[in-house]
Amino acid sequence: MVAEANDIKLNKEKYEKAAYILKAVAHPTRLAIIQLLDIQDNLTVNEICETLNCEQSLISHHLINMKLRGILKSHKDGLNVYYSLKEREITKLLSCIENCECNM
Amino acid sequence: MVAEANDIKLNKEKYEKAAYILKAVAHPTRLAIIQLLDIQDNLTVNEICETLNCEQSLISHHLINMKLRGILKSHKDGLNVYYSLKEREITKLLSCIENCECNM
DNA sequence: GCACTATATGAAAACATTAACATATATTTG
DNA sequence: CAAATATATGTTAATGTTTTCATATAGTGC
Repeated sequence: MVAEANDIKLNKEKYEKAAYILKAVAHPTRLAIIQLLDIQDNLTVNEICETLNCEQSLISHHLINMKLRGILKSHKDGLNVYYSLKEREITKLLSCIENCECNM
Repeated sequence: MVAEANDIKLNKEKYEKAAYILKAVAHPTRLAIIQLLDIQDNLTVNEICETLNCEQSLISHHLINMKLRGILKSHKDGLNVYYSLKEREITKLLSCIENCECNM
């Protein structure tokens, strides 16, 4: 076994963190939210709900989840809360998957 | 709303497929398997178990799962089954996540 | 064919995520 | 301050994933 392969198990924490972020992205609705915010930054919860045709509290849960994981950020203005991508890098995951010839 | 944003909901199937692949990757052990096979192609189930210090049947479930989703391929030689990456592209997901400043 | 090894399979238990619903909170406006 | 609106929160039910364990299958060498 090469030296590098031995190190794999030592990176346990690294894989746990990466899986934690990937899990936040690995959901159709959350992927749609990410793509939507990539096209049009700074949308309110309602705008996202309407565009994705999805219930408010469900979208809210998804948004808060992604914010917690550092993928999104938000700011409040009056009644509205505007969400946007905190990590634009994250959109590359989608293109990466699209370039992939696995069972898509 | 810009035209593109309207298309988002039409891509439902695209997001479902992408999420399906991302889910297969979003697990610490499966990430470790992918990285291991990136470093050292064509490993037996046992070699993977030993390197990752993980039970045989659990690794087998993970491998079969990833094979099913087109991420891995395998060939049998005698008693051994050798697994390798079918989609090297998939390793880019990890580097993508690593470049990301989200809560890793 | 028997013992051995490597891998796969199946089912159940343990655990985690998602969706749905009801309701709370905060802000604005009249 | 009451009504209306936007968003968040909490709880539960439904669903899905992961782990474990027991066992099956398939190949090798005697």
